[in-house]
Amino acid sequence: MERHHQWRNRLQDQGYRLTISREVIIDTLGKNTGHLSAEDIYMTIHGEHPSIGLTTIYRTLEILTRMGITIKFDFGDGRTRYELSEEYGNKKHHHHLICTECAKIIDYTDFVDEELELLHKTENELSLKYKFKITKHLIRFYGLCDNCQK
Amino acid sequence: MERHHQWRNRLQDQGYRLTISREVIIDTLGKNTGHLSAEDIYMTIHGEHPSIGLTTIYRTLEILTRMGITIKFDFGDGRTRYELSEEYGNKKHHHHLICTECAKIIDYTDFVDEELELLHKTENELSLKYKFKITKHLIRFYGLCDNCQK
DNA sequence: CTAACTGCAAATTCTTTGCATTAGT
DNA sequence: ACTAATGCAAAGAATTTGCAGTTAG
Repeated sequence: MERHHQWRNRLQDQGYRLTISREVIIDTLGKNTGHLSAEDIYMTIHGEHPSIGLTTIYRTLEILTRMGITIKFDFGDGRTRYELSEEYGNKKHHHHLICTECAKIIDYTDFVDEELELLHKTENELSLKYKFKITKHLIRFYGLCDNCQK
Repeated sequence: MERHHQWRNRLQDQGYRLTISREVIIDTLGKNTGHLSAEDIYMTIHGEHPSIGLTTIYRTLEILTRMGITIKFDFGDGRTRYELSEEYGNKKHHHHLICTECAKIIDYTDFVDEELELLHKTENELSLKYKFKITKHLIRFYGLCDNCQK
């Protein structure tokens, strides 16, 4: 079954419709490096689809996030960024390396396995101790990228 | 040397003055559980010090953060939260467990040593590979707290 | 056809800034 | 005294909401 229908079904399951805007937005998230803000998406598609407004992008991202298709990130630069979740995107599990100077974000997959092993062990123990049902972890490094060190 | 003078000196070193507002704000951060937003602080002190405005709180927090006395956190609820840094606060190194339902935040110190060991190892290797000068790490779990699971 | 979706403008929310006044040192 | 700090009101920036017109199924 082709992509178009996959998305349509998935949305319809929740009572939503697959519109041009939504398809374009999902597409954009899939094609780009990720970590796009609502405005990034707007800029990216505005040439081809001038009729899609920022509001629609915000509303779509909210739905997609609610459905688990996208994940919200806040990297500390004042705008929310989105990427397709592991299940729907074309990237494997990764964590982030963020430059505090230029806001550049690097996805790294190195050591993720080791990190995950520890995270899961920790998750289990914390779940028990604090009666928390843990659903998500976050691991991230901040620093200065190659360029900004100069 | 008493606290008052410690803070005064520290601020004066940077050309700042120790004012009532600043003392009260630092105090509030020290006494409370941490993770206070600017408005939380405002609410907390407004009874005793009705003349201290929100603006001053924002401005003070900015200075304190620049001086490394406080640390900014974004837990995803749309407001920036602050806590005294390890050096100045009365808490040891901890990480956070955040309820996605009620926004409750638990500080945990369990396993932090093991986490740190892995983080440092990872930091070293990532620094090399990506030529990043890593200055800060973040590790955090999200989930549902005891109450919100019901 | 009918409910979901949309753009636009206006409203919200958090945070920052300009400016005249007040207060540390 | 001299300059930093402050409160207030206004400005900003990102996001959300109300509403009347549009479109998917």
